[in-house]
Amino acid sequence: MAKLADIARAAGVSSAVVSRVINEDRTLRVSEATRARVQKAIKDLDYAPNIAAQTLRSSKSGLVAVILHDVTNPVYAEILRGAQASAAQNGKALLVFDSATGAESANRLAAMIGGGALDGLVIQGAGEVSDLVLARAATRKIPTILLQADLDIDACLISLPDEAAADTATRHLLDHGHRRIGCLATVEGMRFTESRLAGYRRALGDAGIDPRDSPVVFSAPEIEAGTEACSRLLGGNPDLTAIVCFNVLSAIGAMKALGDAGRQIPDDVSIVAVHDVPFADVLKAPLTTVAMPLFEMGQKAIQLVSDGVPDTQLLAVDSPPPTLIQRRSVATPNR
Amino acid sequence: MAKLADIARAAGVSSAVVSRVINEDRTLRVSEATRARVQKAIKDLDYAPNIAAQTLRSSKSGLVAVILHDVTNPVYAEILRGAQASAAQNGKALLVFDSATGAESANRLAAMIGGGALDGLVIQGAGEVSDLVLARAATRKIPTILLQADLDIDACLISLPDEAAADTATRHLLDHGHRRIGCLATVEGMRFTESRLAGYRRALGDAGIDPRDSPVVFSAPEIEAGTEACSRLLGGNPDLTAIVCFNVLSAIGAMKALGDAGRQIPDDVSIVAVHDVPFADVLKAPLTTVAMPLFEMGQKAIQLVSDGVPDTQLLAVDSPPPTLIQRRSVATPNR
DNA sequence: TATCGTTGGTAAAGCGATTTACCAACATCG
DNA sequence: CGATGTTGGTAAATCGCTTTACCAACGATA
Repeated sequence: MAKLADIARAAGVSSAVVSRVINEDRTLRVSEATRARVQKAIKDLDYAPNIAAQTLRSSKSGLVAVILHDVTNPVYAEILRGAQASAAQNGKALLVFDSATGAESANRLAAMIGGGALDGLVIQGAGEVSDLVLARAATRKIPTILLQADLDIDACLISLPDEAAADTATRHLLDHGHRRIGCLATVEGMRFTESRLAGYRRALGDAGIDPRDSPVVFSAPEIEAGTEACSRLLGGNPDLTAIVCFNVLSAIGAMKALGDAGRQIPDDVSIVAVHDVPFADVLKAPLTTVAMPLFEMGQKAIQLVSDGVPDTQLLAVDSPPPTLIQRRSVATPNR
Repeated sequence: MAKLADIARAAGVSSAVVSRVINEDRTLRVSEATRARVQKAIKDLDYAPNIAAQTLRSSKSGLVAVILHDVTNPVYAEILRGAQASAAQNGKALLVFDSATGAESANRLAAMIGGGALDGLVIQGAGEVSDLVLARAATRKIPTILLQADLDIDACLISLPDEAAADTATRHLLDHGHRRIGCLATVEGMRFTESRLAGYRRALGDAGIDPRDSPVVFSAPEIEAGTEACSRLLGGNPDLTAIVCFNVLSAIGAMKALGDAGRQIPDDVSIVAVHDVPFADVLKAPLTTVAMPLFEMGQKAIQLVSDGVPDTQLLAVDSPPPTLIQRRSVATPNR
């Protein structure tokens, strides 16, 4: 394949000039005439700079790794979409890793980080990220962004309007007259879980309900886990008339559990879930959700690694704000 | 960061020896004593080879780009999961591009291909891939695998057991006594659409039904497109008692259309869809599907670019075979 | 006229790993 | 004893691009 030196020869200039033309270094001088000659040579020979050489020289690879808990999960996929969009604009490409894939994958990633192949690292997921990866990222000072995953490392954390979302969801149920509202939360101890819990409790408190009387169970953001957790919730509290789910997937799992228990949605139990999905209105009970700025979170993450991670350790993506999307999983309680 | 020369110095050997130790070149001679010294130095300095330098030298980057039509689509995401698994085992990392993301993204990809940064290219999607990308991949002789996307280029194409899947789906409806079975197909003219159509028609023919009497409409594999196409299908053929959908997402769209038209599933109209999704049984009507080896297709694709693309132009992933998953979207026709 | 700034360009030193060619030292063998 | 391998190791040339340092030519300025 044609290399820079070939272009230089074809255009009758030195390679330095070609480099300047390519990188559009406007501060450095190259006459219009030669610039045109060089550009013609580039076109003629279908030249493209060797990425490895550029990376070696500049220590900028244009690569950002994104670690997702599970690509198949539509909620996370939406984050990825946002990241894609932003990456395209910033001239970056995205390396995608599934944190569930296992050790080989983690080793490969660690090798890339150690080998200076990454301009940044975006981590989403609840914490099953290889220590080697984290350690390497820290020592090599790779700009790292955490998406909700509050790992205990020194990196910038982007959060969603978690409290507001849970508040909105809970308040919606309250407005329909519900008083016995259970909570199907996300993983216990995580920062965003705590925030949502705070929103849930605030809404309850404002309605004059003692949050301590309202049951909470925790669940991984997956369908099966949601089913299991919801059974637990129902088992201990058969008189609930409504459930706030902190994740759509666990809400979907909850729908199964409710079905198995012979409870109708929304007639027997109402449900509101955080995060929207495209197929929400074709579910067994068209699901009322609170949409979150996931796309924007993905965008922001790439933006940050591109522009340089700020000193601020905690950042929030709160636009657009969490918005309630009413479908038909909420009704007035009949008990 | 530590580089190879640093290790060499620390271990008191030349850099060539270090390189041999790292690459475990068993044919070349290095005494156990020095090998140990070198390995200790590597550990002590937390050394990792610079990827860019390796790539520059060897012209092997360990990177494979995967172009998906839309990451958010759970069907494609499943392919990605398979690719991930295989990539991890073959020491490769995956660059993921959304073909819907636009021109900047395509240009970036083209630059990477031209710049020798890719060991392979896997393309899924119906054809909206930049010509520049395709042209570059061809001239640079990048191993390219097509996943159903039958672009008109010289590359290896992997297909699914399309005919069998459509046959299975159709036969299931036939077995329940349906005779007026419409088809909500995928994009017209694509090879895999034709194969599925062949399966659909074969099953019909075997049951003594003239396929020409059975209506077919085409649709992109997306929810909205499915809704629109299904309305068309219904509009022209109000007496249909069942529909075979060539894609779950269009099937979900169809469920909306059916709902809007006041038809109950499965009481008024039965549905079977190709491809399974995790939330199929919590849909308005628990959806009977034919699961396809999508994960395996993703795996195979990476396997092929790793091991070298075979001369064979057409490959099929047919294990596990398409399997019918019965839920409750199919009933005996009542008319 | 001597000096200075500007314009347009060149040569060459890296970036870090791999690999080829080469070389001591030492054992083996006829 | 001289030829012939084998073992364990070194030096240096790449891979292709960027960037620093340097230079010639030319007009402007004092």
